[in-house]
Amino acid sequence: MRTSQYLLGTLKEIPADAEVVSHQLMLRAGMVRRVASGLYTWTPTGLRVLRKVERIVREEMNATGAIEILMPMVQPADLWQESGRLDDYGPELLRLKDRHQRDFVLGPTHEEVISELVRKEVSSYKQLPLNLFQIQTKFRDEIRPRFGVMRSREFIMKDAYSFHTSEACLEKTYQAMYDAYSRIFTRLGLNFRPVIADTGSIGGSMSHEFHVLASSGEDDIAFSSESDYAANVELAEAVAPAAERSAATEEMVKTATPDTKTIQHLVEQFNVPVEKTLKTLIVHGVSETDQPNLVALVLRGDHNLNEIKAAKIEGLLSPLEFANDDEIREATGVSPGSIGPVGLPLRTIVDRSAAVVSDFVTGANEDGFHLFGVNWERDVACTEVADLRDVIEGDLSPCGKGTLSIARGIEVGHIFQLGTTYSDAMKVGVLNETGKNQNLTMGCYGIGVSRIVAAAIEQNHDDNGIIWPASMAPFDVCILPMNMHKSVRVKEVAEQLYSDLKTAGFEVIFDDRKERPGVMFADMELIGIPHTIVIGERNLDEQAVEYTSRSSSDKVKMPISDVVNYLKAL
RNA sequence: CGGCGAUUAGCGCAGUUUGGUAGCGCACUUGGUUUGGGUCCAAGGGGUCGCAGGUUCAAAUCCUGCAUCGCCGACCA
Repeated sequence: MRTSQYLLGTLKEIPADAEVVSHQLMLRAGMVRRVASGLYTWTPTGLRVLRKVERIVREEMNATGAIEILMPMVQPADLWQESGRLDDYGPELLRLKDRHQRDFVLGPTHEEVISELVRKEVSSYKQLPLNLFQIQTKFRDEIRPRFGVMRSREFIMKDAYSFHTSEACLEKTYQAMYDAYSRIFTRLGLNFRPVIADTGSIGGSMSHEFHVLASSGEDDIAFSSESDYAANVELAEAVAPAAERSAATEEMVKTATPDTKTIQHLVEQFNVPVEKTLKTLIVHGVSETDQPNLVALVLRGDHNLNEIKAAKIEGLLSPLEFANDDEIREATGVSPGSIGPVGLPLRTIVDRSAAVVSDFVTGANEDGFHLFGVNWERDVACTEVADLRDVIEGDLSPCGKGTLSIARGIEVGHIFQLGTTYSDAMKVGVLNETGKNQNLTMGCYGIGVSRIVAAAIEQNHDDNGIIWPASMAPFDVCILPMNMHKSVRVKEVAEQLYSDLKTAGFEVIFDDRKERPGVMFADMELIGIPHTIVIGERNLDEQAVEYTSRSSSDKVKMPISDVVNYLKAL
C-alpha cells in the first residue's frame, strides 16, 4: 500500500473528548471515526487490525471443531417473548417495528435465534454435540457509551453456542473453549488472565471471564499471591476471618454525634479506628404486599457492600434495591446516618468480617446519636451472618493459599455453562438413546472482537503511539524513503524493496508522500508498524539501508539485499 | 433517569460579562525555502456562530423552548 493512495487520517492534536489512551490513539492513528454516540466507522487502518483479530479468533474456533454461521442482527421480538427476555432485558435491548408494525429487536446476543435454529435443524442425539459460532455486529443500547470502541453501542463480537445431551459433554466443550481462548489471547500478544466470574442475568452454573490487564479496565480482578486463583471482585469470596471475636472490654455508651452522618466523619471526629465502626445499609427484601419489606445489612465501615452477593441472599430483591430515605424513616423512625443494628426492628444480616468485631461503634437508631463500645450477643443478637462485602487487597484467598491482590481488567472474553435455561424456555430438545425427548444442555462463549483492539492498545503504547503485537499490526513493515522526490537512487531502491517485500508475503506500507522525514517517522510510529526500513542517500553509497523496530530502539544497518531475509527471520 | 457543563471553519479553541465588520492555532490549497525526527516565509480557500422563536435600529452575544454531545452519579452484559 502506498500512503499516497491510502486514507491515512492521522491527527497531530489529541481529540478533546477521548479520555483513555486507546481511544485517543485510535482517533489519532486514523483507525476509527465517531458517527454518533457509541457508533464508529472503522477506517482502513482500524479495519485491517480488526480483520487480523477476527482471523485469529476464527482460526482457533475452527481448530476446536466449532462451525461458523451468520445470524441476522435484526431479530423477531416473538423469539425474545418466548425466552422471557423481551421483558427482562430492559432498555439495553433496542426495539423497533417494521413497515407492517411487526416487532423486532436489534440483537445484543443470539441465544434466541440459535435456539430457534437448533430446535428446527437438530432432532437426534446423534447430531450432537454441536458448537456453532459467528463473528457479527451486536447492538446494546448502553446508557453511557464511553472509551471509544471499548464500550460502544454497536460492536463486533464472536459468539459461540454449544448443545449437548449431558453435563459431562458440555464440560468438555467448555474446557475446549477455555483452552482456545487462552490460545487466542496468547497469539494476540496480550497480557491476560482467566478469572472466575458471575453468571449474571444470563444464568447458568459455571463461568469464566478473560481479562486483559490494564489500569483503564472497568472491572476489578482479585488474584491470589500463591496460586492460580483469580476471580472478578463481583464474585470473589471474602472468607470468614480465622480469628474468634475478642471479648468485650467496654461498656455500651450512647453518645451525641450531631452532624455525623458518615463513617469518615465518625472516624475523624471521635478518633475511632475505622475497623471498629459498623455501618448499616437498608435494602429491599422480597415483599408479598404493597408495603416495602426492608432488610438491614451490617458491614465494617471500611468495607464495601457487594451488591451481587447480597442479591443472591434468600429473601432479598434481585437486583438489589436500596431503600430511600423516606422508606427508612418510615420503618425505623431514624434517618440514614444514625442507623445501627441495636434494637433495629428489621431482619438484620451481618457480614462475616463485621460479625467478629468487638467494642464497635455504630448508629444508635436515634437521630444524632451513636453507640460506642457495642458488642455482639451482649448488646445485640447476631443471628444471620453472610459474605456481603467486596474483597480487598490483602484478604485471605478463598483458595486457601496466599492473599489477594486486586488489579483492573478489561473483559474481552466470557464463557458460560448455561445448562437448560434457554432450551427449557424455548423447547430445544432431541430424542435421546431411549427415544425420549430431552432438552439440550447449552454453553455460550463470547469474545469482544472490537474491544480487543482497544484493549491491545491500552497494553501496548508509548508516548509516540501504538506498538502493535506482530499478530495485530495493520502492516508488517513500512518503507520510509528519505527525500525520494530529490533522489533517483532512493526512489529506485524504495520501489524495488516495496516490490520484493510484497512478493515475499509481507504487508507493506510504502510512504511515498512528499513529506519531510520527521512527518513520516511520526506517522508510522503513531500507527505502530512493527518494522521500518529507512532508505536514505546517507547509506546508499554502501548499498545499505537502516532497519528499526517499533518495540525496541534497535537500529540495524544492513545491505539492501539482506532486508527480505532479515525480516523473515524476525 | 438525576446533577453539571458544552455546542463558533475539518480538529482544538477565543470572542458572550458590557449587543455594533467572524477571530486564533492546527489541518487544507498555491508559491518559495528546507530535507534523517511533526521546517520556515508568503499568499489563499473554508462559517446559516446547534435548531426554532422572541427582544432590539442592530444578536455569536440578551430572553424562552428544543436538540445534540460530554463529564459525574445511579443503572447495567
